[in-house]
Amino acid sequence: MPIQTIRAQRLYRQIADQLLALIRQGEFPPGSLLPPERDLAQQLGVSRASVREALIALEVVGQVEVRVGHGVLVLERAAPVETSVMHVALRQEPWAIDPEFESEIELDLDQEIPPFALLEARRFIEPETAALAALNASDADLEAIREAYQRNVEDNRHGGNNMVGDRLMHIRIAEASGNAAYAMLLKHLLGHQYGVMFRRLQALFMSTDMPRRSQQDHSHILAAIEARDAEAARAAMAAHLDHVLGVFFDS
Amino acid sequence: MPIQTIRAQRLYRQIADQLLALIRQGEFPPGSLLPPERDLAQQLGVSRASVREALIALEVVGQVEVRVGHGVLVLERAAPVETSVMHVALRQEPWAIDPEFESEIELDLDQEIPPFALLEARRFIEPETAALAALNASDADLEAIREAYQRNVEDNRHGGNNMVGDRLMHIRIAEASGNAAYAMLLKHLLGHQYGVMFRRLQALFMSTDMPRRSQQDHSHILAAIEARDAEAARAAMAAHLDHVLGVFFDS
DNA sequence: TAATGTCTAAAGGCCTGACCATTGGGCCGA
DNA sequence: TCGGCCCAATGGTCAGGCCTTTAGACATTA
Repeated sequence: MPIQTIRAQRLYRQIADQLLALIRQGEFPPGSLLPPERDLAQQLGVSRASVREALIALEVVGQVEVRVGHGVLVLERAAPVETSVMHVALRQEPWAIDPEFESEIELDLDQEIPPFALLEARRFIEPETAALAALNASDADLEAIREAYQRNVEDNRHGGNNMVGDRLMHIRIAEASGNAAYAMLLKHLLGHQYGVMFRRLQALFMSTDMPRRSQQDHSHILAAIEARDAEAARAAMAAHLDHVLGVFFDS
Repeated sequence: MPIQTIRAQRLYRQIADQLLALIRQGEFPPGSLLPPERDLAQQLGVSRASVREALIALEVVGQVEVRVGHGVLVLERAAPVETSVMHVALRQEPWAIDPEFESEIELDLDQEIPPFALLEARRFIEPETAALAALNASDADLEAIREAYQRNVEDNRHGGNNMVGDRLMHIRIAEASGNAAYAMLLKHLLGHQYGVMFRRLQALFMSTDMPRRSQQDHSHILAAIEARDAEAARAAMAAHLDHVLGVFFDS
């Protein structure tokens, strides 16, 4: 077990945390006034200056409002503040917090990802999204999935090879999971799925009966989700992606 | 014209605003140190206490990082459109290859994803990436993960709250999984994790010992990966994210 | 020579005590 | 009743002091 580094917490942080805890556990409900700075200082056994620093921290995050000559008002919930200081906070660039950081992480998201890696990731994630969709899909979600499935059927009937219906269905299922993050991830995975390498592979399987097999799989998935059977949906999606993996990489 | 309410801006805000302006116009570029508190106080004609209050405000919003015995470090913030590679990448729509396709799918990648959804997705994916990393990490990968861990330790030592080391470690682990798709997904998840809502939650709920707990978790994960113990790595990562979820959403 | 230990200036962390400015309620007189 | 005044309470700011940590210069040692 590695030794733990000592972390000398700055006082204002500790005070702010403690006040926050007290507020959250109802000791100082929103709308009420905190004790006077002087009292807080004495009760906490710190100087008034430190208490003030803590209060300013709480004020910046919008947890508290300081009223001169009156007291410190506890606010309902952190509300966006319009001061110039806060503006910066709201406009911040998630990744560009530290200049060193940019150079340390390979940010090129457009690098080509090997088809197998993409499918493997989908094989891991999508059974989960399907199961979640079975549990959480709204009626509108179900309708959207059905519509995508119909599109997929149409595509096949016309011999279309653009995979629009296919991709749409997978994305709709992810959206129906109730977790927006999964939907985003799926979009990225599918978006990357059409790089050069993937298209080359695609040419190979087009001669097979893959599209029909796929459609069959899709119908099973759809049925499981409509039946609200999470485990069946998970299994059906897993089987589907196993089929795809099998066609592409044989083995 | 309505009457102008005259509000004597509190001093720390004026100071913070002025410092912010100076940083913006390149007087104190990111990566540099602000003048010593005592000098600032003298130059601005205010007391050191007020300067300290302003610096704490800037620190809370992540504009600077105070390093004891060293100085006040200016961090990179708010360069919304110009510089960040990541920024551009996030605004691209990977799957917009087919114009027909584009109109049919909700393309808004930049929609804010609820913090809980992001963490939940990470909770599902990252144990897997950790397990894969334990199996597949090259020596170079291991070294990269160790380096990120060290960075995390450093961050904590300085009391920094930018989470750079933390994020770096999670990404490095995903990269070490041997599957580029996972690495890409992690980058997107973490990239989204610092939207407005998340920052707010973080400010409100992150207790002082959270970074420390996190670091402990990280050390366990690192140890498991180094030991090539996939199951231990999976469990350690799961436990870590459970802790994070607990801190943010339990109470 | 290279690692290790020591010293020290500079920087931030925190405290004390004082005084100023604003607020809001109570008192008093017209 | 009502307007004005007073004043205690509370936040705002300042000045100065002492302590701890940091990081580099310097000295020591293997």
